[in-house]
Amino acid sequence: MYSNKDKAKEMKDLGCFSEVKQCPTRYVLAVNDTLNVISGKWKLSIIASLIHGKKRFKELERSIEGITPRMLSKELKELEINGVVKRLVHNTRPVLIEYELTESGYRLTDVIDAMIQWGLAHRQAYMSE
Amino acid sequence: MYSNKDKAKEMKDLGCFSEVKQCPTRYVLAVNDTLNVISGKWKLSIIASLIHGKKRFKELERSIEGITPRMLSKELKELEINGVVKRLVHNTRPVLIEYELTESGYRLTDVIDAMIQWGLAHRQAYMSE
DNA sequence: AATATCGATATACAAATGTATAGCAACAAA
DNA sequence: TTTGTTGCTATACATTTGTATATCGATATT
Repeated sequence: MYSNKDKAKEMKDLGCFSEVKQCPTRYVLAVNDTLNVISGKWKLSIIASLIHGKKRFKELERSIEGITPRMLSKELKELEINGVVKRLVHNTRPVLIEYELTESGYRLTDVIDAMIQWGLAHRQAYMSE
Repeated sequence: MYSNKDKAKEMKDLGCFSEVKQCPTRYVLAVNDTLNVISGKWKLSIIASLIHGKKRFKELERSIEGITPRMLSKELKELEINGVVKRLVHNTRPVLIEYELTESGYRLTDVIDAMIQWGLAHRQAYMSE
């Protein structure tokens, strides 16, 4: 399937991950940051739900099937702390609260797209074994 | 920082994630596959350690600081089941066992590179708030 | 014959993560 | 005035994930 020579050849063309030995800590920290941000049962669902625009708490709760308010609250808080989601408190009566992706949050689509691509290719490879 | 118009404009240029409403299940499954494969405290360390070639159990154990044989065994098993790692049993006396990334496993570098890029950019954005 | 290495597994426990269910203060609508 | 919505929080529990430590059979080394 794959010779060791092919692998060695390919390594040269890979991105920065292959250089992990040259510049470890910065990259390892970066990967872990990303993994921490998207790990959690509901994180990606929340991000996906906010991709198309601001949403209120109850809107999110309704749009994400099966989530409990406790988990929604908890995950939103983590996403906010991690700088992926912004919590907007409107100065109205009663107060209206909206959640929105930050610029960084939007950029996560790059990671998610890579994950989709890998996932699709892997399913094919995996199934046709 | 970001207007809604800018966002709308950008959405058109995004990858498939932005089309999640058009083709949900396939993509959602693909993302979850990927997340499941890389989630776990030691998975990425193991993959990183195997990127430069085959390794034996004890070699991995030594190269990954802090891992216990139990976790190494468990995570390797999961990676194997998920088609990311191959377990090679050599027909020698005594048996020599090596672990190696599959083709899919190697391709994970695309995802990991995206994670590194996002992580680095996010650190910058996050710090300079 | 005693000791070490390989490739793990067994048992017990601790911590993190997620679920289920109920409730609550502030307002608004009927 | 009762009923409903919003945006949560509290409590209790179950499940998953990870740690610590010891051990084991097969083989090699001294």
